Amino acid sequence: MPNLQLMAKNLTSREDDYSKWYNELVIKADLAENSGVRGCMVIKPYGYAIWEMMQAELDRKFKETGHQNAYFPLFIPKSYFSKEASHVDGFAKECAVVTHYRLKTADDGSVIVDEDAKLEEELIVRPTSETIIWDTYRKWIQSYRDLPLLINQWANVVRWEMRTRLFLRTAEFLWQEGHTAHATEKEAIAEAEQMMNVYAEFVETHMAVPVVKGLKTESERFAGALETYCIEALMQDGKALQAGTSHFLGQNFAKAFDVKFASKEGKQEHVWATSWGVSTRLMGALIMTHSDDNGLVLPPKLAPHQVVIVPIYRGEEQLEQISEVANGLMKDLRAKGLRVKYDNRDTQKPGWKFNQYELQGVPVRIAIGPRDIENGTFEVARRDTLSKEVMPKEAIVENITALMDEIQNNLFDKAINHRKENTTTVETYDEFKKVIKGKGGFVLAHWDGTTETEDRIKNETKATIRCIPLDGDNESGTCIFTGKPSARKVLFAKAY
RNA sequence: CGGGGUGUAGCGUAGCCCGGUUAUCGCGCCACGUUUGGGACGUGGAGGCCGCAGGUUCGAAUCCUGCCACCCCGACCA
Repeated sequence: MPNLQLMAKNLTSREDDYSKWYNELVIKADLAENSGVRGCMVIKPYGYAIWEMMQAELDRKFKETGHQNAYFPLFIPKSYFSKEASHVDGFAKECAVVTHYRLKTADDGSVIVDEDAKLEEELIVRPTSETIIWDTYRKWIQSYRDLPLLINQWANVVRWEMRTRLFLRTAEFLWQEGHTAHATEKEAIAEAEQMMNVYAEFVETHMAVPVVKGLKTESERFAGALETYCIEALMQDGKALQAGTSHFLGQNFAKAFDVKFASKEGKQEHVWATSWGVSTRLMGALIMTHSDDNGLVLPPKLAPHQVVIVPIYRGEEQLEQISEVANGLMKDLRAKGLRVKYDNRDTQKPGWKFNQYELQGVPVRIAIGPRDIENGTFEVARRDTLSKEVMPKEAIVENITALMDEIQNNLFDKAINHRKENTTTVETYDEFKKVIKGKGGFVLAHWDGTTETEDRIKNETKATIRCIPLDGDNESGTCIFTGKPSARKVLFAKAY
């Protein structure tokens, strides 16, 4: 018998073409699609539901750590934007700019921009909101009593990317950006570190994606930051993906926007700043970490439906009988806080539904047929292992509840193992090139700390320094490229 | 933004070189019936500005020009 699952789903395998597999999966699992607007995607209800699950948990964590949500404008006057020099340098090449505020109908009936309606000052569509926020904070902060100021916003931003991919890099994307102001340098650094830890905790426990926490090198640092903390994940194809960043901005923005406060001693001082963000790119990380050739695999903590119940029946009478059992089970499972869907549609056959929910990554599927009614059982299928088991009804709620944790843990363990197997420590540049070119993955190697060496390695191998890991060994050695002294090994990889 | 490729029904495609009846096939969709433990089957039916705009021609899906979108490979970035 041919492999019905693969044939029917018609999904390119990861081995054949990882990139094509990803693109097809996003479309076929009904997560998102390309729109008529260059580089911009439509996030479809199922994809958005996953993003909402992420948002809900992150938002809860932000509030737990004392942050409040607010909303700042989409448009940023050009003059604000140009106040922080390195910030402009970093974003200038990818900004959308609003120059006019009116359209008119041309003689031939087409709609054109009204050249008379030119803005006196052009508006930048925010690629990030530091400038508009710091211009606002100036008015909010006068005294040390106003500090710390801990604000987050959920928003869309626009970066005019040349080459886009659904979720991984789009011209417009959704994210959250935290912007905080502190009285001391120490406190701001602590905040940036705290938020990196919040991200890492979320990504590991909810997304089941292991991450390396670290510091960015100078060349990879956020435009305008003194230090960028990051979390880096390793995808199945051996490429790294930056999952979140948290920046210590020093007093750069405070100085550029003249944000000062009176200290306890009555002195005027510039405040210390941080900013931190994660985006819909996390969707890409989620997909590329767990999914397989049968489709999406979702960790229970982020699955819009954790359990789907599919009835198998002949005739109206049987459906009623099964529905009674199914509805009872759904109620019991929901009472345990599980997100359960009973798919009693008569328009699709069971086999079709099985495939669909597999493609969409629903962690657990329960099938109920006449045999189960007779025997007092349920057929339980796991998405992560693709295994099936018949369970007695007495133990079903307990078993399913336990399965959620088991699946969540299994996904994380698998990802950890994959990362372990694909993290290589090298001592020489030859070895480095060989690993980067062949096996891929994370490569730990000594580096002399200079941008020149980093650039040369990047040009020769396409690998970049993902981060200087914060955990792990701090053994000194010599740079694989120059032989100069190195304080510790850093993490290299080809990256998304 | 450079190089290459693709655009024909909701999706996947044939036809394009070499212009000429009513644009091919599969999936999906609609109706009816039989079905339902891994993408059911039969019969009937609907659905096309052949990516968009110009041009050449008696005649364009087919030839020419421009534009748009998408995919792959580079440079840039989260």
